[in-house]
Amino acid sequence: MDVVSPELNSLLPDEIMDTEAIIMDDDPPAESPAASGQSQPSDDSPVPMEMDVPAVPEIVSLCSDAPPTQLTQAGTTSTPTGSTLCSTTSATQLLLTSSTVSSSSLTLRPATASTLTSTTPKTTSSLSRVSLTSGGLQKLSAHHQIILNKVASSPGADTTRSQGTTTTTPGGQQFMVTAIGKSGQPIVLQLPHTGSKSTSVQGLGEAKANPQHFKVVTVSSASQVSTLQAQQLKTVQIAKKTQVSSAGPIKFVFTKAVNNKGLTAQTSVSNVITGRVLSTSSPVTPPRTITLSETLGSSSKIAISPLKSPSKLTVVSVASQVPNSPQKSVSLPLNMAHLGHQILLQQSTATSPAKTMKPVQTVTVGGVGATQFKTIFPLSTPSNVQQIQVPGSRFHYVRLVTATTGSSTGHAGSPITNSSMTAKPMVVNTTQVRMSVPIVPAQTMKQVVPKPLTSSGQVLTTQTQQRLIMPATSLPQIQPNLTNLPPGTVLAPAPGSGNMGYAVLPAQYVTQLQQSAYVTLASSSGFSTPTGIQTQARLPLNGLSTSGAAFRPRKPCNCTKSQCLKLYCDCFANGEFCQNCNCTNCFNNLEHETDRAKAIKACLDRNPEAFKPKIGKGKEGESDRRHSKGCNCKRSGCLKNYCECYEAKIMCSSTCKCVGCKNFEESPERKTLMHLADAAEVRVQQQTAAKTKLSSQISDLLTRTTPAITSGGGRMPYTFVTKEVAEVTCECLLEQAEQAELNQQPQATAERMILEEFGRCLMRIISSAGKTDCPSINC
DNA sequence: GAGTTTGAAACT
DNA sequence: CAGTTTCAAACTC
Repeated sequence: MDVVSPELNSLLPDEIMDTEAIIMDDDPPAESPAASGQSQPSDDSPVPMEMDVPAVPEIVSLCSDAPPTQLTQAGTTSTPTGSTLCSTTSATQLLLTSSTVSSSSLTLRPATASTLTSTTPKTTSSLSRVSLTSGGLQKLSAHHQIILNKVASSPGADTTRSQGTTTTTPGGQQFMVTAIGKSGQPIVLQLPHTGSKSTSVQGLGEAKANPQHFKVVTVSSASQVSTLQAQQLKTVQIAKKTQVSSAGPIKFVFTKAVNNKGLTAQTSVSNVITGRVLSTSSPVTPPRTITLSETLGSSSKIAISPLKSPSKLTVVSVASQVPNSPQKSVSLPLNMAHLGHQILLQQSTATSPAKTMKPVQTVTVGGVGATQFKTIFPLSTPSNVQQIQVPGSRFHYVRLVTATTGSSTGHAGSPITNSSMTAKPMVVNTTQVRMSVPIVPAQTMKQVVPKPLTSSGQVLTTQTQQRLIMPATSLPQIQPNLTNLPPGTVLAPAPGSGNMGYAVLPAQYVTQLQQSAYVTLASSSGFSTPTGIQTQARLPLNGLSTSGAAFRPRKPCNCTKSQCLKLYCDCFANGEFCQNCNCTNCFNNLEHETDRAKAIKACLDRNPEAFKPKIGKGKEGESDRRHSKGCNCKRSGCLKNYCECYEAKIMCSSTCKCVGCKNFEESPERKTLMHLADAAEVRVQQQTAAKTKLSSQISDLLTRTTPAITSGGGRMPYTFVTKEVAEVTCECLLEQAEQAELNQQPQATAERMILEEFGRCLMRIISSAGKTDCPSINC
């Protein structure tokens, strides 16, 4: 049977289909042609993903009774104590990619078909503009396609509730229910199953376990349904082999513990959605519970965690349940971006780059192959990126808003109704997703550690000073490095990397792109238009976006031998392209994206922290800012800019290995230097002020004397007051004085006579200035 | 502006 | 991991 109806297919990105294909390894060819075109190698070797051990005790709890579950995300295996990974007949792979800030809870409870119960997943809160809130759970039967919609809360809509509807098709057929809706208006989408093509359909009693596919698709809905601007799809795909021995309903509980720290209004610690019990085809299957716990805490990172970065991607591979496990309860911490989004831009349609794209978040569970994790937020139109200026924040934000056109997607305008729910039919793509991406001013990274911004729930930043441009090599290749991506990193087509490449652009570059009102998204499917950005993006001046130049200056580099592909180059190290630099043989640009990607990868291979900010927060009780590695100065005494600590205006710490360090709090040399520096700064300021004032005065003077200059045929006024003129004038004045004296005039009268004569003299001078070069004055 | 110094990055 | 080399910025003249 068709796993996905044509309508839904149009909604699903290629990656989903690809994942599907991977999951159904033993299944007939994937029904989606797009899947075949995917370049995502499913058998990639485990990708080293940066993972932080979740603070939550239990992490993964998906067990399968099948053969080894391939956990492609190696990091995910580092589950905390208590987590269990079990292999089942079919590896269940859970790939949870979330860039949402929101807290979300999902509950999946497969139950026996007969006992299908309707549950209303409750989303207690959604913390972010793009929230994972709610999901209606749906389906389950033996071979089961589940489409779960999550409702993304629009900004301000912190609490979103959607009701999912569980519909069971007769005979345990594939079942899809998608709840789409905005806050308070859950929309359930039910996809008709064609019933025959499903590769996952297998006899329940087969010795070989049947993979169950639970596809959860979340379509976020904007608060404004009428204006379809964006869509967000979340797909959870769970491939699970049905255990013959297993009896009873299988309960999936997706629990997302939300760490609202740093977020706005939401303060709930955890949001748990009570999942509905979905019946499986096997009535005898004992109830099983798989709980996926999603923790947004800072400590629970699984992937893409650039140093408390607002952007995180979570990839989790989870195996299916262990057979005969009466009750398995597992918590899977999902590292959702607690403050922001990792954004990968991708063409939604391989063949039509200009086609409107939908932001998609993919959550995949199941599959034998390597985990294909993707968080894709395709941008389609030039207006996708909106610059956001946050008062008081030094960050640069980009709001990604996908504009959806009615004709862009096949599902557009196709109302999807819920057969069993009261949800209103709603156009799927009346969704709006807004994502705020903080852009870190690279120049200030060394100087100041930005404080977390907790303004509105819409825009959140961390103190992360991530800076990186990721390579344009194949996505799997760079996946391990995605953990170091700076906030707002965007995948874009790599002009020089062929059609398979991604060019991960620094967020600031996105801003640059938006200046030119053009963003081209690459697709891993190989149909990208490699020259999109390159040819159309108007790059602003070096490191200066046209709008952010004022607060984001950066010095041009002067690299000569490094091709600007080494960390020697500040541009490269800051994750920026060289623009208006003085470098020679520069490869730090889109034209050499392939080389650049390799260089980035090499850097990250050498040091995974290479692109992370060196100046970060110190330990408890220590200074807020400290050098992560510490300096290694020998001769400078750490009192020159050679020293990175000094350059960053921070004290050397215990991590430093410097010799003869004088860069400590009580250092007299340092104090003297600081005083001198302060004094010098004051002098500079004074001089600047004086120059400004003088310049202003001169300008004013020139303005006022302009008539005199012009009247004199270009001669300055003083040139008319020659010595002779002065003498004559004086004689005239003396003559008046004598006259007054002779006439015995009072002193006041004498003074008045003299002044009047002086006035006449001046008038004569002025009048004669315009007539002759040598004015004559006669009393 | 040329040359020197310096320390991080890269390399072995 | 330590020693060496390379590199570009900082600094000096």
